[in-house]
Amino acid sequence: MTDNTKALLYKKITDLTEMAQPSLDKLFEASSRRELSKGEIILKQGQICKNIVFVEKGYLRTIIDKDGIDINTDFTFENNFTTNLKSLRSSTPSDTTIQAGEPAIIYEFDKEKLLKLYKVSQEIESFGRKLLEQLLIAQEEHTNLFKLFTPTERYHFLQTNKPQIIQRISLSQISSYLGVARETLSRIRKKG
Amino acid sequence: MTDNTKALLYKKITDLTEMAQPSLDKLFEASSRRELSKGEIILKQGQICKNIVFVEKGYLRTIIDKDGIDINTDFTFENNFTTNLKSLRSSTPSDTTIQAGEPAIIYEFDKEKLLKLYKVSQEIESFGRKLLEQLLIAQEEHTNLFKLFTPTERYHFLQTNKPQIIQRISLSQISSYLGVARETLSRIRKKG
DNA sequence: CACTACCTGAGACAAAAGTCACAAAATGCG
DNA sequence: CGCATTTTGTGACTTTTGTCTCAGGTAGTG
Repeated sequence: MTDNTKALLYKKITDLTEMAQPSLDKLFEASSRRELSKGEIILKQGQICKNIVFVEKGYLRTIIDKDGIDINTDFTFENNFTTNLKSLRSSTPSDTTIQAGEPAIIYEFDKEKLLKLYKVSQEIESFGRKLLEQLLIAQEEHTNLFKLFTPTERYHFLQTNKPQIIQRISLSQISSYLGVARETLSRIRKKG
Repeated sequence: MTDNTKALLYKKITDLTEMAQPSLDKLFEASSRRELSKGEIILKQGQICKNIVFVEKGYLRTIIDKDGIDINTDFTFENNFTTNLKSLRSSTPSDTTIQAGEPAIIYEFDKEKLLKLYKVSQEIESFGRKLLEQLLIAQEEHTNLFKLFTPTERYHFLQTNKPQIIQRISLSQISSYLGVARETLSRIRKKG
């Protein structure tokens, strides 16, 4: 497990929690590398989610089909994890689809393998807990965007706090992520 | 630990994860019971959050001060946990205030004690992880409310999925929770 | 019961956002 | 490069929501 391509993943894990080499090795063994072409789907609405995904390169979009149109609920860039936790946890059909927004390289962590590792290794379960903490904090922040800010303020928030979204995602997709019509976001952008 | 008043808490924990009696005892020892009068504050914006709270009776409201007015970001009813995870985790000033919306009985779990228990007991760390999973799933659902639904639809969602909020929370407070003006929610309610 | 503080309902108007239609620009591909 | 496809910008109009204001209602308190 001295795979150079896992550099980001390695750093992510060790930044999150202290972990001795044997646990690290086990954790890496639960994952498998995968290359995605643009638009490729790794989880389809209705399917049961079976893994947690780390993005090494490119980005993933999480979308919900609402009356035939795609609503972007999340974007996962390099050096971040994503999944559909609800589906993963309870083995129920996913209400989201996850697909590559660009050609991407990801590592998929198999749920069953992870659950076994949680039982065997305290360090790995600790990693799981801390990862969830991080995801939950990000999610809370995102929810509050909608309660505290107007659409214009939300866009400006992205500009200063999530520049990657502005730079790499199309206006149409950002608009559904912000919960406004495409035209509205176009006008917001025009004003500055 | 055969304290009858902890009945809900006991059930909550054992529903979430299997836990042998010694771990349960340790976990209970990390908590302390507290009675709150209506309006009493347990975490103030700017303070550092030091515990996770379980609501045994009554409810808590989580609020953010935005330009001098209170925005309700969350309500925690009986049989649920809450905290400000961001502040708890990184010992930074909380951006939220948590106060009792009714006379309440809560159990506060001390952060430092919990962290120690996590290291000692795999069962307790597992409980922590599963609790976070549950909180994250709820949070995701809540965020999607704003991306997928109009204000009217959001209110109807609460009616069918979170009736407690409709029944126990005032219209003014629900309105900021849904990100709309008080008058708008009043009109929505009027239409049915 | 009377007083206060708070909450809700309602009207009038202003502001913002959504919708529809179409033009312009950018992108991808042979 | 030229063509087709997708994305973005813009205007006109409709609908929704916000803001301001005030009246009526409710709950709690002494």
